[in-house]
Order: sequence, then structure tokens, then C-alpha cells
Amino acid sequence: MNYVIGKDYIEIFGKEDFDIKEILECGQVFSYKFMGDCYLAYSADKKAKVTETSLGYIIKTNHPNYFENYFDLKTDYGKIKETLSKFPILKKPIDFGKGIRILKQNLFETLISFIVSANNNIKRIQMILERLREKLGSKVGDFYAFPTREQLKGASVEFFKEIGAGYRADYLYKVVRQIDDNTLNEWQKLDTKDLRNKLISLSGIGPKVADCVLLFGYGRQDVFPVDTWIEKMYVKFYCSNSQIVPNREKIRENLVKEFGNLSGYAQQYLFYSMRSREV
DNA sequence: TTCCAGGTGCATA
DNA sequence: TATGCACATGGA
Repeated sequence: MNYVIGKDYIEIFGKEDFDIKEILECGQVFSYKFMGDCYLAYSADKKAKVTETSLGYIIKTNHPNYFENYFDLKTDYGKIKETLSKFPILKKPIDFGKGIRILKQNLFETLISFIVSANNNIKRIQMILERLREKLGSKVGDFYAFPTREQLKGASVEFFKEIGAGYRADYLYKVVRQIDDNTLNEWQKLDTKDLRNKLISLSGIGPKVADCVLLFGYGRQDVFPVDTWIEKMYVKFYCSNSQIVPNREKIRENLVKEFGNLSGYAQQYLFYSMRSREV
């Protein structure tokens, strides 16, 4: 996929490895808006407007270098899809979500977002996160930035309940007090296993949320988040009728063993097609 | 009305 | 180590 970067834009040529609807709506990210003729993508304190063109896409933003990384434009998804298509169960999911790219999201925002995501549905997750932005975030031009750790630290448990976080309010209140502004960045140097254990030690973060933060925040691909949809997928494709369904930890182990360093990509194709009832 | 959603924390054996 | 249950909330 070719693209050029200007002072306030990125132009993408070709659509086979980049579909903005699939990228934003495949469940990896919650802070975006569909505007009818374009998508607005929000990440931390930055915004991009993505519009389809006859040749591909035009991304308008004041931070083109940031969004070049955010949309993972340097990675060759054609090659990844070619490799993964050799797995029979991935053929349809890859065809269904062939324009997906795994975003490289802001660490802190990813952490908070996926704590909110636990046992929740995507529409409500988006609503809660939007309220967080509007009530605690700094105004940047015509939108609100995702609140910083300091800004979240100023909020009470009651506040988190008021915006609809439910029982996750306690998790949010605690987690912003368990880390400081450098913690998440310092953990970059750890290997996936140690980093995962650090994340799980935080409030509101278990195995699944940790894997999502590893994949969407830290860009680790050797993880396979197992949620209710992946569990359904596993039952459908890996368990015969009479077979007992293994627990999620065992499912995760088996899938990481199978897909190795491409686990993260495989997971997202499968998740998207399962949730869309397209497998 | 009941079930479900990108699960986690905690008690119990 | 493994299993079971409670936990808010809103849409289907």
C-alpha cells in the first residue's frame, strides 16, 4: 500500500489493505464517530478526519506523523494476510475484514478504555468514554482530549458511577492511583509475559483486558485476547459436539501456540467476523 | 422478563 | 489451583 505524507494530511492509494469502516468498527477502538461522508478518529489529544476518495483515502490531521504510526501504515498487511490465509478457519474472516489494520493506540487511553469494556457492550463503552472525554478532558479546538491520569485522579467513585461505569467505577478510581505517568512507558522494555503480569496486577485488569492492552496499546502480536466471542468461535471450530469446552486460559494458550507471533492479527479477523455473524 | 455484552475480584474448597 | 458467584447498566 502506498501513501504520501504532507504537512496536514496523509493520502493513501489503494483500498485493499485499508478500510476505515473496518479499522474503526472492528472492536479494537471506541473513540471515533461516523459522520456520514467521513470518519473522525480520536486518539488521546489528537484528531483525524478520514474520507474515502476514488483512489483510496485522505486523512486530514494536524499530526500526520502520529497517525502514520496510529494506523500502522508501515506494516505490510498483504503479507500478513497471505501468511494467515493458510489457516483454513481464517480464510473467510480475512476476506470479510480484509481492510482491517491493528491500530497503535495511546497506552493510557487503551488501558482505561478496556477496563470500561469488561462485561459491557460496545455501544455503552463508547457512551461512557465519550462522557469521560467531555466531562474531564481538555478542550482541543472543536473536541475534547481523552483525560490525562491527573484529570482522572480528580474524579470520585461517584462520578464514575454517574457517567454509567457501573461497578467498574471502583476499578477506575483505583487504577489511576496505582500507576504514575511513566509507569506504562517504562513497562515497554519488559517481555510480553512479564508485562502481562504487571498489567494483571492492576485494578480492573484481568487476563483478557491485559491482552487487549498488550495488543492495541503495546503492539504485541504474540497475544490472543479471549472474550465471549472468541470463546464462541473456539467452541464452533475447535470443539466437537461431545467435547468439553476448555477454560479461557487454556483456549488462549492453544490459540497463541497455533498462531504464534501473528496471534493478534488472527484474533482480530476472527473477532470481527464472529461478532458480525459472518462465519 | 430474561439474557447478554471484548470480565474481574474474591471467597471457598 | 480451580470453581462459583456478585457486580451496574441498557439493549435485544
